[in-house]
Amino acid sequence: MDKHYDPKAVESKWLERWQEQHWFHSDASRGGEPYCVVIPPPNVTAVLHLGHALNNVIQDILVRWRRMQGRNVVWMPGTDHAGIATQNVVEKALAAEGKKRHELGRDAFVARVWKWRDEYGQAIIHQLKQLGCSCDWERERFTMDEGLSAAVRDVFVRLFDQGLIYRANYIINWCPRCGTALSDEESEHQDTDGRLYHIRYPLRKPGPDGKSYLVVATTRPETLLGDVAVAVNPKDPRYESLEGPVILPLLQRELVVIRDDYVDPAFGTGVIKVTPAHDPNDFDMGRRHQLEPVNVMTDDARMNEGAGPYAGLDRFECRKRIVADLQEQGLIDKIDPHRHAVGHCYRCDTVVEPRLSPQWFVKMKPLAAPAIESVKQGAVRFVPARWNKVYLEWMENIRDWCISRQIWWGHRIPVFYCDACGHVWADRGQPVSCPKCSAAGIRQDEDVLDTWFSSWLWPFSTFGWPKTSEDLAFYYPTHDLVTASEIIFFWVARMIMAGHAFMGNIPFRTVYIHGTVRDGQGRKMSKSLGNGIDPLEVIKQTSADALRFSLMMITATGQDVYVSMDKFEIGRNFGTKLWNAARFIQMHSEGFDPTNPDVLDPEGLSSDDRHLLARLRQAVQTCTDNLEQYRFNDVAHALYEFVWHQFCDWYLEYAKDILYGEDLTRKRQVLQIIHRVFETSLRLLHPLMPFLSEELWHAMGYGADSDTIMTASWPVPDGEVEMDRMGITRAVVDYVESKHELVRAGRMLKLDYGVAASREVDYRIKPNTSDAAVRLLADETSLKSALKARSLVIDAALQPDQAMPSAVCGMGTVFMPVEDLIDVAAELARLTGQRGKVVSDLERVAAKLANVTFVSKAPAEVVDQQKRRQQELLEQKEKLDRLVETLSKTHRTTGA
RNA sequence: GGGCGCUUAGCUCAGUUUGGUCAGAGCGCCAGCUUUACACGCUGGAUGUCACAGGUUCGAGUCCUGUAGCGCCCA
Repeated sequence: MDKHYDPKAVESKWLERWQEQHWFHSDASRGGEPYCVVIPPPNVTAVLHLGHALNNVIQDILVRWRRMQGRNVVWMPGTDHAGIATQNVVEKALAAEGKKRHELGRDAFVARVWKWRDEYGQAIIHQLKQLGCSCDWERERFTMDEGLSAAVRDVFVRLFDQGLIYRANYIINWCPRCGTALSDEESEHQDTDGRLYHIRYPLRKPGPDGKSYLVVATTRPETLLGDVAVAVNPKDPRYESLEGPVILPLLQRELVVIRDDYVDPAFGTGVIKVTPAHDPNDFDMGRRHQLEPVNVMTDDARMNEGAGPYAGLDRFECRKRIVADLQEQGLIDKIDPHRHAVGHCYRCDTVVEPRLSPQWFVKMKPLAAPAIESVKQGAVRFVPARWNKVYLEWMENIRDWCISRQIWWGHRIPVFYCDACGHVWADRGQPVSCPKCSAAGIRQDEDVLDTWFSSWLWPFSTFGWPKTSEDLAFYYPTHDLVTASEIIFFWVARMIMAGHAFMGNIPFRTVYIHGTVRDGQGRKMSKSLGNGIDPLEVIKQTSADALRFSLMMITATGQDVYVSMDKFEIGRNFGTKLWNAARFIQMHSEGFDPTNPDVLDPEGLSSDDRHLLARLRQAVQTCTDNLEQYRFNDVAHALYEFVWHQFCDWYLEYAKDILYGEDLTRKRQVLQIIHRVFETSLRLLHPLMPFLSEELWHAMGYGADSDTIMTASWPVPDGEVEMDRMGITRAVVDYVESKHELVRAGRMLKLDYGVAASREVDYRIKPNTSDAAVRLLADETSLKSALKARSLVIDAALQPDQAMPSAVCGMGTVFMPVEDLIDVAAELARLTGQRGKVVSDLERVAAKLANVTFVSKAPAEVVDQQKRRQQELLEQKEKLDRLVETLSKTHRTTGA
């Protein structure tokens, strides 16, 4: 093995080999227990960022883990056409060439978008592969490929024929820049500093307060041109006797007065203008009162002919003019600053304009009912569980889904109109004549469908639905869906509905919601801020394994994660550590066959051997438990702690003497343990660090060339019988932990007394119990090494006659006689400090035990525990007292 | 306006489900090490009225109520 790890070479090697061997591929014919994940298809708008990396690494961890458990695994990959977003980026690219899409025409433009999608689709797939994602690449899908398009048409026709899709002239969110309708979810509310204009609307007859006008408060004065009424709350006593008509300023139109519960008497003056064509609430009110809407805007948010003298003005320009004109006429009462939520296009951030227009909708209530039930009953569950509530809240207040978009990139709505007889129908194919009157003059709807209308079918359309297949039957419902919270309404909820509606079953069992990746200052990564980190750049600078492991180390379940470039050093360093450990092991393994299945002979196992094996067992258990609970950072931490600290820091250091020594039997035994532990560790690490684990697994000779760690079995903790056989007990583990404490204390003595760590000194240990004495004596040699001791005396009857540096530990006291160096005053201060801690602990325990209610009410177990603790502390205190006493005598003698 | 999350060591965060050796990790910092796998390393170390105020309890980062600040979602 090279002295330095070269991840680039290693990662590209395995990438190639894994794919060559089709190890990511599976199908139903292989049988067994299925495990299926569908990828949240990335948009083909751009390359992937770190958020995608997090999302896909989590999926890959689950997928690799389940594959090692022997499940029949398919991870379905693919990309999403992202209608508005992709159309936008291509339009921008065209703009850079000075072209507009209408100049190109629909077909040429769509062809251009396909080119874009081919390029970015490939780049995305390349990125996923570089990350090590073990997707079943042979199944790659795209939301607009033939099969998925057929699924979309099929679903549309079904819902249309069931009457669940309808066309209506309705107020929707309109993006004037994109020139299309948006669903409610695509309009993002942002708090904006605006103004509340108080405008005087003249009255024919004097109002209840004797004034000749009403004051109407609005944030959007330009829409008054479309007013058809003013409204007050029917219970508002101030306006009980109010009678119309009211005169609309500027246009002098007569407006009726309506009374509606929607009006909040506390808002403004309690009178609001009603503009059904330009406000969703007003639209509802207008319908309740049979008012005819007046549309005063065009589709690019300019004023139309209905706006009279203002026609042709941009909406914001118009607002200024209207306010100026009103002011001139003395009709502005006041203008207050006002903070309110304003809808913005989620793709281009333009202020959304509520617009009355004919659109296609899906009736959601009937679809929602079974989807609500499945989450309530736990058939589908969110992790972390708090998202269940978010989902249910939205589902229970669900509104109809506006699915038509006035763009070109997407699935064209399969609705046809007959010019001859006026027949309107939905069709799976491309009809040439009207099925009703046979006329040839038919035309297809110009609009396309919301992108999510194809994404919501993803868990089954990707398996060829509406065609039936063995694979679909085998892998559906899928198992885990991994995504971010932003997309619960857009996608997750709709998939659950679609699953019920079209497959008669849930689409997946568990939805794992992870956090958002942010930069070091907690800002969302965005192109405009330029704070994004390209995963490929991270891979270039460290490695894919480092990227994966680091992300898992720093990402708590379901929490947002702050990432900066230096965070990836965690994984890089850990990878290097593993590499070097492997080199070290290999260096000592000459002539040793690591694949030799010799059962480990328990005869002669040391405490350290047993302790390590116990910790390994614990690591296996912890990793498995945490994977089951989607607690990936706990998995990463457990592995880091076990491999680095338990295995490398303690055990390999301990093993050095034996490996460099002459006792070949013992050496063989230690090597067996090392390889057993290292091999198991690599398997545990594989889901997180697929490349390095595979490389080392082969480099160490754990598998044949034709093998892969990918399908090596996931470790299972040793059973009780095996533990007994090897003499692994709680007592051994506790002993080694205490021994470590003792070693640390001994090393600290050197440091505290300025003795170079490399200098060999004499140590003496006085164990507390005879059991400890026996165990420590058995470990004398390794203790000497660990302490770098010239000599070591272990004696329970030890009675130091002279003062010397010492430390009191749980298992005993360690002394360091250093004749020439002792600074009695310093040692006294140190011991007094240590004693202080013990005394304060003791006081706390004593206070507890002195509390009658504690002793009577707390469980006996807890009380016993406190008593034992008190006993321990008392013993420590006595020892410290004696040491201080001895020292003080010396102090007096030497000091005099 | 409604809902949710967060507030623990200089920084980033675990720990709160099931109250009692839980006060932790990584990074950073300090001291000392070219110790024969690794300086992307080794050996040690320091640092916290667990946001604030009440309450429940023998006992509260941990449960309850309220307050403040930050963030997100929905109107």
